[in-house]
Amino acid sequence: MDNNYERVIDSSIGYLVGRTSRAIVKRLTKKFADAGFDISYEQWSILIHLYRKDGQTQQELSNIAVKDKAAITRLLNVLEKKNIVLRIPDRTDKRSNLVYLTNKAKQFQEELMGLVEEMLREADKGISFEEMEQCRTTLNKIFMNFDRIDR
Amino acid sequence: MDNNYERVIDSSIGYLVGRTSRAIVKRLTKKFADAGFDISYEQWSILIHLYRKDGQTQQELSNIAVKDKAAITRLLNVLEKKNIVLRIPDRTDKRSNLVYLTNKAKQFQEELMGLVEEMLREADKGISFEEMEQCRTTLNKIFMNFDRIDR
DNA sequence: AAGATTTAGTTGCACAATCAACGTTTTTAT
DNA sequence: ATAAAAACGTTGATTGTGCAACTAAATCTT
Repeated sequence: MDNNYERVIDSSIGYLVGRTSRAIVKRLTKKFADAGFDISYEQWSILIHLYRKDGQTQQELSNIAVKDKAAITRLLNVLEKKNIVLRIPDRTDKRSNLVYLTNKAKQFQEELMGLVEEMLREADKGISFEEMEQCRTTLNKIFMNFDRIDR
Repeated sequence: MDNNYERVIDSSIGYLVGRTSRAIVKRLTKKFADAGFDISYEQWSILIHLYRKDGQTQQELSNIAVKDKAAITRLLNVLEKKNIVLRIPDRTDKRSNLVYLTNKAKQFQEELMGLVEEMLREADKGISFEEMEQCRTTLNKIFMNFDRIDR
C-alpha cells in the first residue's frame, strides 16, 4: 500500500517533471532579470522559435510551443507592447498574422541565447551527455504517449 | 549555429520537461473530470501528500509539493470550500494550521489513486521500468542542481 | 456557385504560480 | 527579560494556462 504512494508521489513522473519544470522556469527568469532583461521564460519560449524561423503564424507558434493558441495571443500581446515582435497580417490568407522579430529583439538574441546556455550548463552538472540524451528520449516517448491519446 | 538552436529548443530539457508536464496535467485533469471529480491536478498534488500523511502544516505541504506557500493557501481555500480538507489551528504553535482530510476526501481516495495509476500506465507505454527509473534519476539530479543554486 | 465545414485569431472565464509586503507568533541573542 | 530575527500564513499584484464561444476568412461539398 505504501508502495502505491511511492509510485504515485515522489517517484511519479508527473511530480518530477512538474517540479523540474518550475525550477527551470524560475532559474531562467532570474537569469534574465539579473541581466536586466524584462523577459519571462514563457515569452522566451516564443522568442526562441522566432529566432530560428522569423515570420511564423500564431497557429504555427501554438503547435511548436505546445501551448493553447489563446496563450499565444496573450504572450504576443505582451511581446508586442514591449516592442519585441510585431504582427503583420498575411496578405495571402487574411485569417492569419505573421509574427516577426523587431530589430530590438534581434539585437539581444545572442545575449539571451548565452544566458539560456548558461542555465542549461547548470542543469547538466554531474550528468553525462549520454545520460541527458537518454532522459530526453524518454521524455519524448512519454509526451508522445499522451499526444497519441489526445487525437 | 543551427546546432545552437537544436540545443536550446527541441532537445532542450526545459522544453521537453515543460511540455511533458503540461501533457500530464491535461491528461489527469481530463481523467478526473470524466470520472465526475471536480478536482484539478494541482488540488490533487496537495491531496496526495495528505493521503500519505494527514494533518500536516501548510509549510510542510509547501516544501513537499515544491510550491510557494501562497499557492498552498489558495489551493487549500478551494479544497476547503469543496469540503475536501479542513484547517485546524495548531494548539502548540499558534502560527500554524494543521490540514486534515475530510471523510468525503477519504471516501474517494481509492478511486482517485486508481485514475492516477491509469494515467501513469499510459505514460509508461513502450518504456521499460529501467528506462523510466533512469529518467527519474536524471530528473532528480537536474532538480537538485537548481535546488543547490537557490540556497 | 451556394451552403456547410474548417481554420486563425481574440475574448471572457476560471484557475494557478510567484513575488513582495504584512500581521501574528515563536525563537534566538544579548 | 527584552529586543531582534525568523517562521507561518494571508493578501494583493502580475503573469501565464486552458477551455469554450465567437468573428471572419478560407476551403470543401455537391
